[in-house]
Amino acid sequence: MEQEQNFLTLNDHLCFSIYACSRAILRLYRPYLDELKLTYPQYLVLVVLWEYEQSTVKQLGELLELDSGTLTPMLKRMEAAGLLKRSRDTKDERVIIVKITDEGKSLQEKALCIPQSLMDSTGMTTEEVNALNSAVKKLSKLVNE
Amino acid sequence: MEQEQNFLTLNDHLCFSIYACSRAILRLYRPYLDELKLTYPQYLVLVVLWEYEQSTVKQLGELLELDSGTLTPMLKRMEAAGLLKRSRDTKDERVIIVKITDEGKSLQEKALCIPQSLMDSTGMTTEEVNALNSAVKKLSKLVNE
DNA sequence: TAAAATTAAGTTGCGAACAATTTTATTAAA
DNA sequence: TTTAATAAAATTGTTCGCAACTTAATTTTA
Repeated sequence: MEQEQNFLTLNDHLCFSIYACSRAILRLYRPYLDELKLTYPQYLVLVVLWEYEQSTVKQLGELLELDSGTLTPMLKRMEAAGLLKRSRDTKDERVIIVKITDEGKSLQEKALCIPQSLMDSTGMTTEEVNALNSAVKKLSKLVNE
Repeated sequence: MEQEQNFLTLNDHLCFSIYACSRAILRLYRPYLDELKLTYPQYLVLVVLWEYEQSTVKQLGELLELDSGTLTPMLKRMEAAGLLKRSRDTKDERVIIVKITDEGKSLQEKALCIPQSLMDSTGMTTEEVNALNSAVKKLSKLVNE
């Protein structure tokens, strides 16, 4: 008896939908990010720092699911741009404390248009966005074991 | 009267959920992709070529939403790995025809485990996967105008 | 048909993303 | 307390992803 292969086409691939959607949102955000001279992952670092004021490389890595190989050079660029300050924790010299500057804080209001552009572009209600957000988070959680 | 700011935290950001989920799926796929000596976007190129046998750089770009700046070097690496052949279209010398090799075809069955790993890891039914796939595609479509 | 516009790939340059490794600091164990 | 193990960042190297630009071929239009 023949084995049914069930090869998936590109459009059957949930992974591709998510990967393409992520990049589509970045394209939508780009003009707003350009205006603020930010990249998308830099914007995410600021979202964390607007909430917590300061953090460590390790904590940023846990929140954003990025490692020091990605964060270290990015944080150096953001420091050079005046958005944050990096300093050693005197209690534990292995740790780098990342603290937002006034200049970094000043971008928070200007950045409101970024997530708003996604709402505007999709016309989704807050409830619809939250429902999809929950579904995607649930998937992530399962994938992360 | 005060203006309510409603700054979003990281977890409220649908864009972040999708971006993080996309990378979580890549982490899940990595061991299977490593086994086949493929990167994720290379796998996607093969998914297209398994379906269509051959394509052009332009068509691959439309299907995968990638530009020639990404595709040209990637396709050259895949050609060097023996997975596909690149040749000029004699009818229009601007066009590059990308055709899968027998070696590239031989990976199709071995790659079945890749999308399967996502099903296994999430325990989602085909119906649940399809529903989420549709929701994400709908979002992408809206974002792409 | 000659010039202008358009199109398809390719090139260059930069910033992620991440694996693998190294460096330095702290903690645990012998 | 010296050594071993662990931990946090940093470094190195490869591959995307994409903006901006270039090259070469084709099509349009003047």
